[in-house]
Amino acid sequence: MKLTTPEPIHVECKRFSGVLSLIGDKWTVMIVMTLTERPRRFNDIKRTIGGISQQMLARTLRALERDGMVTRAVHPTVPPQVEYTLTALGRSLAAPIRELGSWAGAHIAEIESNRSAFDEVKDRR
Amino acid sequence: MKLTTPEPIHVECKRFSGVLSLIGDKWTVMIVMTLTERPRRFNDIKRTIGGISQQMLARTLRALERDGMVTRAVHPTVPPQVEYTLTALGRSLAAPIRELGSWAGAHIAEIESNRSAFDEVKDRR
DNA sequence: CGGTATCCGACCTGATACTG
DNA sequence: CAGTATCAGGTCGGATACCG
Repeated sequence: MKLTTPEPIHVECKRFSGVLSLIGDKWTVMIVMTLTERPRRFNDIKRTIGGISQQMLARTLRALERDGMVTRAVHPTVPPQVEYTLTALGRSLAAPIRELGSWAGAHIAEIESNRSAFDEVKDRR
Repeated sequence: MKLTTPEPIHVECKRFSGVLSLIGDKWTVMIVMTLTERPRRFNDIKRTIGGISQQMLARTLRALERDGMVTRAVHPTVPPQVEYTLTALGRSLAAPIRELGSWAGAHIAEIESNRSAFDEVKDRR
């Protein structure tokens, strides 16, 4: 069994596609990072993030639950309380996401500058 | 100046959104990773990746060029050759992406197992 | 409070055809 | 070879209304 993968770069990339579609949507990452602090209830998440519709929050949370990234605990009180907690798997995702986040922080200004420059040249034609 | 960011977690997360939509689409990451090996020409990229339409490749490359992630060099030969090269910015993105990729490799099996289990329970109802 | 159901518009993506 | 233009389908995401 080979330890160094001579695997072509594009084959390795295919593996990313699934994960990227996993976290590539608009809300997943924000929800995961929000739950990194502590478990939260539905509307708590909603308020914390802000701008997310009830439906998209419910949908995204269900997807995360399906993937085993969060657990859903229903407390049969009145009114009902549902608490979402990050699993070990979910917490482990936070690290690479933060890497990406720090990359973003370091380069977002440069990217936006590039965009402006590019668009300006385009407009001039 | 504070070194430890007391920044609320959700504020920090907003910054990610832009970057994630940057790399969150279906092809960007695969193109970047393909160009990590070496500069390539249009159809070279197309063949290497496989399954991408001509339009999506052109579109995604244009977006990457706009962001300053790749440079586009036209050699005025017949037939024309256009070579795409990763910039320093583009290369710097490869690192966090690989982090995400290794996370994917380490956990994809678990995730798929979780999904199967979740779906099976759902079907039984 | 914590959802689900329904509808709708916007965008993403691909197929195809055409151009320099 | 390296695109652009056009069209069509599917998915994403939001608004609204309703339910337990």
